[in-house]
Amino acid sequence: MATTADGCIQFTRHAGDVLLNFNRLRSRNILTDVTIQVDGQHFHAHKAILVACSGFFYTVFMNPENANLSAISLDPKVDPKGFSILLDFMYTSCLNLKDSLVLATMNTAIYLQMEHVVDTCHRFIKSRHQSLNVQTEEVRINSLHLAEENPALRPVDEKETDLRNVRTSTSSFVQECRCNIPNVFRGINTSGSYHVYGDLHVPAGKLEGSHKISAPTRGGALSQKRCSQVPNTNITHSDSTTIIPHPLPFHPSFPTTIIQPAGVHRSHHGPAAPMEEESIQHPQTSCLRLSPGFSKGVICSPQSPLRSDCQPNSPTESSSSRNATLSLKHPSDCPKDAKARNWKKYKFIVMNQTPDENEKEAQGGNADAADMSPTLSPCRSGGAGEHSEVQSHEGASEHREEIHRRCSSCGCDSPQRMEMGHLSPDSYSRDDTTKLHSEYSPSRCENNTYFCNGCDSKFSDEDSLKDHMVQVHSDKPYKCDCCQAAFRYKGNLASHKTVHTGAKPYHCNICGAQFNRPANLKTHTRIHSGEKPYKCETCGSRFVQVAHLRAHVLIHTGEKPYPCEICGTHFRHLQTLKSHMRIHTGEKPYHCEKCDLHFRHKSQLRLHLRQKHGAVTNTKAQYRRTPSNITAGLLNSC
DNA sequence: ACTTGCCGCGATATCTCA
DNA sequence: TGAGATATCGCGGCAAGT
Repeated sequence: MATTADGCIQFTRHAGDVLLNFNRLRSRNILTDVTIQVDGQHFHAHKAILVACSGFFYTVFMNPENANLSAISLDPKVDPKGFSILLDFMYTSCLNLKDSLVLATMNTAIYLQMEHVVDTCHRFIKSRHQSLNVQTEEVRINSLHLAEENPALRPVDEKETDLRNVRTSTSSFVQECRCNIPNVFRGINTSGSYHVYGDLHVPAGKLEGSHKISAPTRGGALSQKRCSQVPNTNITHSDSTTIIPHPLPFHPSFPTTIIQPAGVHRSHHGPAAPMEEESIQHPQTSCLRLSPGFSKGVICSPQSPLRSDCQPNSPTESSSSRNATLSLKHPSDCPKDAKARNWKKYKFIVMNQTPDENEKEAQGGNADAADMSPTLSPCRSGGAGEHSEVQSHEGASEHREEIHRRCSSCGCDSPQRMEMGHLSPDSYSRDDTTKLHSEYSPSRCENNTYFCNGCDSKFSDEDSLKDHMVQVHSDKPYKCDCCQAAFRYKGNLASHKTVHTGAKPYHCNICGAQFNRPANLKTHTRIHSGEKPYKCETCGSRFVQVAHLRAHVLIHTGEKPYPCEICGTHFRHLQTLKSHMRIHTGEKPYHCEKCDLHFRHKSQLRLHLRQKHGAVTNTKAQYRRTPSNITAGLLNSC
């Protein structure tokens, strides 16, 4: 924390933690409100983040007519890997540049109007000692390609025709783009240029479908449209001018620079973006507020070292993009390593869920839950979210089909019975056909003949049918041979048998520990193998059991779900609450027999015994469950 | 197979008092 | 102010439910 000159207390980590939380929300697909489709891959994201980081998305989503937009399909030539990297960057401030993907990343950054990233990519290339000329040429070609297929919203044909009229010629547009490419590289270093912020609203009527936007495959339209929509500007559409249009739609953070033949740089401005209305101004920019005649535009001083800060929200540019560190690590490493180093000291609030959990929720025992609640289905693609909500619904659809198929196989194809007798598709347990029939549509009677819906067996009377149902289609099909106790699950029966017998047939080969279930033995063996499959993505801690991870995550979330109803104190662990309650009840269940002292907490007794009686701590395996056992055990060791 | 609940343990933070 | 007492935390482990 730091205190500013005006006395405000500034939480220096707040911004980063907020972003971190957004990333957690994204990874868990919580409150994401748009799906971006890139070459068949789906990415969930928050519009607010996209708008804050990308001129392209700003243009799209700031249009009020696109307020309900829920899906966007980008140009298929946009590299999904590059987009994934940029999306990660938006949420992490870390740009995971790789040699093999730097061009794709840069081109996508150009497409998305993330100029600071373009600049960083450029510096990355230079830092990698590659031939700048070769790279530039290659990028120029690629950029031209993308520029030609401008990431604008696809205009309807007639509009496109109009736009063609605005545009002078294809060749001039190419020329403009060529002029623009090096300017992109110059980025914030464009000497003598003025950076003007404008806004462009793309009519919703140009969208394909009611909730989907496809970027055009043919280029220039948006750039042209931008020009056509900014009539009160200094742009002149002629081949002779050296207009350097951004090949992409307007964004308040991306300048349009007009380099006049004489080398005098003039500013060009469009309508002001809503976020730059009168009362809003970046506190750190050396910007000039234009007179009304400049349409509320804001011009930054070309010499301002904080020029990049004029961009509304550029994560890496919090301290200017020029100073942004090129991170070659995985994005997940970047902020977390630093956090992990001192996470015990600084308990920031972070929502958490590990990929392991995600996978397990998607595949394992939580599969039902995942199926039942598609909206809770996490993003499972390494943070990028390949699986869309649509896919989740498709899964539900598959379930429905499965149910109908099963019903057809057993003869219960009546719509009425489907309504009356079956689980809803979302609550259907896929692996329990018996339950499907026995619990929800057990039988029917037709013409004094009783049918079992489970197997279509016929019975002459109802009692026979009932007996059949109990014997064959009971919802607790697993019965104990000894006591006839019935269980729904096989595991329950196994547990039941070991509790009547006390048998623990599963032995640990290393320590000899015994278990009544193989699953428990399996978990136990992780102790020896060191396997800790559950990782906290916030601090990197790993755990043997997911329950431990869940409990651990509470540290980061700050959650304390166990309140004391007497004093209102909240606790993170139930056990702590129980221990705390003894304060109110006066209970001191832990007794030192040697000195007749009572203690409220076991740790107190242990400490007492160690200090006063020289006790050696016993293993909990020896003294489990009852405080008296603990006391006796400790005393015995004295 | 996965999840939940519970408990044990050591460490540490906080309080109390001489 | 420091030592002891007390309260809380965080992790590990197992049994049993689903």
